[in-house]
Amino acid sequence: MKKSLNRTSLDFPRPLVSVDVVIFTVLEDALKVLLTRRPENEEEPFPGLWCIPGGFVDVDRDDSLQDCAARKLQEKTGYAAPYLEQLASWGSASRDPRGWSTTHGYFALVPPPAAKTGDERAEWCDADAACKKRLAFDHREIVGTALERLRSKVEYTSLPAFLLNEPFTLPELQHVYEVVLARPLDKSAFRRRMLDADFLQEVGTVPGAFGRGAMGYKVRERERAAIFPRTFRAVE
Amino acid sequence: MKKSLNRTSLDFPRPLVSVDVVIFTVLEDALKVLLTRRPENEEEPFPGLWCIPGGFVDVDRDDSLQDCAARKLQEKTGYAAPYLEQLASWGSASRDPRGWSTTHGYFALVPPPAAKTGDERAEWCDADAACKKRLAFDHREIVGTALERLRSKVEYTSLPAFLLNEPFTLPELQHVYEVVLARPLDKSAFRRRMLDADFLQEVGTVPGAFGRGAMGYKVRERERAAIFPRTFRAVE
DNA sequence: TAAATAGTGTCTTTCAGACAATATCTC
DNA sequence: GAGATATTGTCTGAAAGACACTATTTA
Repeated sequence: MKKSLNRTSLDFPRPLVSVDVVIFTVLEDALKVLLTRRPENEEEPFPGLWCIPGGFVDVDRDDSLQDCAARKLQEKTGYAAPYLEQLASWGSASRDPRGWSTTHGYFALVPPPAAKTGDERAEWCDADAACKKRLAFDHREIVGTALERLRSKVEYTSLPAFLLNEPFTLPELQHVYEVVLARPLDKSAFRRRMLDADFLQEVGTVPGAFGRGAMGYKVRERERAAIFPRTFRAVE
Repeated sequence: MKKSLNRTSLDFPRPLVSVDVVIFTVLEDALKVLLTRRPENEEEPFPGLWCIPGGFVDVDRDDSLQDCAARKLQEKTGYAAPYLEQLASWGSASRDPRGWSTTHGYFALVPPPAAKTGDERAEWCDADAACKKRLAFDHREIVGTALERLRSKVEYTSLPAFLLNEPFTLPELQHVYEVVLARPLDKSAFRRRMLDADFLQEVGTVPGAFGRGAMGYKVRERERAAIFPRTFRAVE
C-alpha cells in the first residue's frame, strides 16, 4: 500500500508552517509597508535581505493562526487591535530552501506611527517600491497580493478609516483614499458616500491649522469595515 | 534563551498541514456541495462522520498547495480543470484532536455530474443543509465561508458560468444565478449585463425542447471570471 | 393557431462625477 | 475683509430594475 494512503500513524514528513504579515500605513502622503531584515547569520536563508514580518507558528504559544498574526503585529508595531485580515496562503516545495513550507499571509492596517520606527532592522518602505524590490522567499508576491487586495477593497469599503488616528475629518479620510488609490476623488461624491454608509460617528469639531475647522469622526464599529453599494468610478 | 527564539535548527514541533476542497455544483435546481464520509476506523478522528474532501499535504507528491487541491478535486470528481480558487486557511491547536493543525480551504465549481456519484461514501448535499449539518473538524465553518464567498462573488462576477456544461444558453445561465442567489432576477437586465461584460462567445443556436431555440454560448477565457461594474440589486 | 420560450425596448430609479455656490474659520 | 478650507446643491450620465412588447419555435 502506498505510504500516502496509510497515514493513521501521523509519522510522515510535515511542511514548515509560518505566518507573515503585510503591515500598511500612510506616511508622508504615501502608502507604506513595513519591512524588516533577515538575520545576517549565513545559516539562515536569505541572510540580511529585506522581508515582511513573520515567522514560524509556535505550537506552544499560539492558539491559532490569527493569534500568531496578531502577536507578530504587536511585536513589530505595538498595536494591539488594528485591522487585521487574512490574505491568502502560499505553500510549495520550493518557496523555502529549508524544505516544503507553507505561509499564511495576513494584512494589517495601522495608523501612522508617531516616530520613525525605533528599530534599526525595520523600515517603512513605499508600497509600490516594495513590490519591485528583491525580498526574501516569495515575499514580493505576498506584498503584491496584499497591495492588490487593499486597492481593490478600498474601491468599495471603508478600510482607509483604519489608517487614521481618531478623530479624523472627512478631508483627511479623503486624502488617505486618494493616496491609496493614487488618483483624485471628487469631494462632494466622496462625502455623500461616506455619510450615507452610516459607519461614522460625529465626535465634535476639530479646528484646522488654516481655514474652517472640520467635523471630527470616529468609526462606529471598529471590528468591520463598511461596504458601499458601488465602487468608485465604475467606468473608465 | 527561549526555545521559540532559537529556531535555526528547525527541530521544533510542526503543525499538521492539510487541504480541503468545497466542491459546488447545481443539481436538480439546487446548489450542492460534495460531502464524503470519514473512515469508520475508530482510531481516526470523527469516524463515519460527513466531511468535505481533503487530506494531508503529501510532501513527496504535491509540488504546491494548488496542486494538492487540484489532485483532490480530480480524485473525487474526475474533473481536471474546472474553476478552483483559494478560499482561506484555518489553523489552531484545537481544530484536530490529533494536534495543532492547519488546513488550506479551496472552493471549486464544476458542471453537473452526469450520474449520481458512483461512490458510496460521497454524496451531493444541499449547500444550505450542509451548513447546518454536523461535519467533521471545522468543516461546517469552511463550507459556510465558501458558500458566503460564492454568493458574494456571484453578485458581481460570471462565476456561475463554471457551473454549466458548454454550450449553455442565457436562460440556463440566469437559472443558475437564481439558484445560487436564491432569488429571481430580471431577464432583460440580466441579458444586458452578461452580453455587455463581453466574456461570452456565441457558438450556434441550441434548439429547445419547447418553444423557441436559444443561442448557445461558451466562455471566452476559461481561466478567469468576468467582473461586472456593479452588483445585482444594489438596493434593498 | 395556441402555448411556450427567447429576446428587445423603454421608462424609472439610484448613485457617482462634475462643478459651482455657500459657510466658517484664522489672520 | 482676504485667504483658506469645509460643506452643500444641482445637473448630468451610466447602469440596474420593472415590465410590456415582439420573435421564433413546436405541437
